[in-house]
Amino acid sequence: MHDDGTGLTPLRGRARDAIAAAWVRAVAAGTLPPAPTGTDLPPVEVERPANPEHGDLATGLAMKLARPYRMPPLRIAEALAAELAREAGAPGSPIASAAVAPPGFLNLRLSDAALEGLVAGVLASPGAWGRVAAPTPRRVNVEFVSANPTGPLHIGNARGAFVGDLLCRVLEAAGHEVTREYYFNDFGAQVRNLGASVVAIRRGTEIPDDGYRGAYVHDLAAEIPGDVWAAAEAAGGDASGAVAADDGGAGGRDAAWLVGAWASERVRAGIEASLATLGVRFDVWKSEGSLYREGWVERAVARLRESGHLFEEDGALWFRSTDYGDDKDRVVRKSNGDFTYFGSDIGYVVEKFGRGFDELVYIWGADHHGTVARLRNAAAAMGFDREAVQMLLIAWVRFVRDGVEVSMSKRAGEFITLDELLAEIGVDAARWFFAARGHTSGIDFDIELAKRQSNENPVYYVQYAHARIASILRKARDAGLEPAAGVAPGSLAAATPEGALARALARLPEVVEDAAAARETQGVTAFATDLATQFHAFYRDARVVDPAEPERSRSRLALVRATQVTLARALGLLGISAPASM
RNA sequence: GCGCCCGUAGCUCAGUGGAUAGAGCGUCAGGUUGCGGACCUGAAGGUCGUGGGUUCGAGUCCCGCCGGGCGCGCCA
Repeated sequence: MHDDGTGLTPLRGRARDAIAAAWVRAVAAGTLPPAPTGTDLPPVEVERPANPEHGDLATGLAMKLARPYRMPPLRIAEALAAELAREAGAPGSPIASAAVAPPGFLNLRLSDAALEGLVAGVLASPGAWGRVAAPTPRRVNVEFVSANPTGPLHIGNARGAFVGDLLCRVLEAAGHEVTREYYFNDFGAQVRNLGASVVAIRRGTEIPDDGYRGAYVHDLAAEIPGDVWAAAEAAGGDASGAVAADDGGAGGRDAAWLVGAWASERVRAGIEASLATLGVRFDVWKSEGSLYREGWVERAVARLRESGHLFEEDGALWFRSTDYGDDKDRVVRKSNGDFTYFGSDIGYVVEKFGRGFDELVYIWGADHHGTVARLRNAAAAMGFDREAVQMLLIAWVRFVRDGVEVSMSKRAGEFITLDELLAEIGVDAARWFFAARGHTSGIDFDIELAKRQSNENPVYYVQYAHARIASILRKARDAGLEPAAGVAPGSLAAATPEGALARALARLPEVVEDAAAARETQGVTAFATDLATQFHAFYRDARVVDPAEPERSRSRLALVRATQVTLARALGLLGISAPASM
């Protein structure tokens, strides 16, 4: 990674390159020995020291080289520092100085020119700031939510929706091509079950024991279009009795089936609308039925058979998942001829890779962890790269209202819908809440507490900084002052308010890289909070709009404007609005 | 029983093997005649569940134990 001339190249990457080059030169100069053969050498890693006195960037490379080189780490660090010092200050070098510190750290200072160039780059191309070029761009399919359309989304679905969308935004910013995908069951027993419930209500008969009961089911019953109902009545069928548990959707097209098909599509459209209010939109809505109609399941079965990992037993068709370390084999097609969910899933894998994706990401609830191994194993058995099939298991949110757990059951009709949650706490606060937490930790979400504390959500702190900057820029314009194209040379010294703010905002691309690599977004919220804090501190210490000092004002306005752009980009990564006033 | 995840400040949670473990909220004490007080400064508050191990270095990696969640169907 060398500077591309826009000024937007991540400084951390440039520093990494400079250290790697210094290493090569030190070997050439003889101050470091050639790499020992047969030893794995550590990669060059650069971090931001927690203590600013240690510099802007640091590497522990010398300590990691001590063993293979059989040299004291301080001596290695000194050899690297000497090479870095040789080119420090040269045009184009991001490094101003390098210092060693026990037990072997190599601490770096960024050059003024690199920081100044970066601020100018942000102002010149704000739309490109925060987008990084992936070393190997990938086409990624991210499948998430995928709740069956048998009822409205409830707040238990919220976390997956937000985590999935956040991941997509981060992957896109990191240079990957992302498709957002929603997979839904459109013909199985549950859809039929929904239909039976709606039919029962319409007829005034009793709802089946395992039917659906929420208010929305009654709404559906009242809204059945005339032609659908006429067809259902003509088809007949006993919809009041229990649906055969293992019917698997293979039953006839009776009233329950016909009404269920209509109702589930109606519910699906409602889900799509709810997700849109969250700022979550999907590129592809994929129905399970289409995987069969288009032959993908049969193709998957054929691939497994060719690879020799399929067998028949007790009249069923099995995938020998134990060949890949699973603890048991898995049924693909039941003895009654119906495929299992697993059968649909492997067909879907073939279909997705057929569309040219490099990676398939699944965002599942934690209760699905038992199905991870079998699907990855099947992908491997079908000749795909097991590593290209990845599952993110989202830990449960335990919803609580004033200390009492709120149960979520679609069939019992007991749940808080997503729409209700958002009406209570707002999309921006909800997005921040989930973005700031790792997806593997369980969360207690007290709705009353969230309502009470929504004004104290850090999201408003960040938005406030953005709005405050907008106000400053308005005030400056009224005073006849516009931001300069960049900051004044020499104005970003480390110990100054300007220097601290510039160093904070410069991290954005690194934050994007790290978030995409880790598939986590907490780094983005932490970054946004830190940048807002740095801005408020700067605002306290440095007067921005001062008609008596127009040049200094224009320089500071440039830095403030770059900060605003960075805050807006970070909020955009989170799908959160960046208001000009609030 | 086996498998996966979790255990960090009073609460909710961060913490790519690095230097003195952080943030928000809560508690306590302060600050603005200069551009938005939804702001700022400071204080108190921690055996990182526990015991070993690896490492120059462990909240982070490995093993055991304790506690909690989830899963272990020809269900969906």
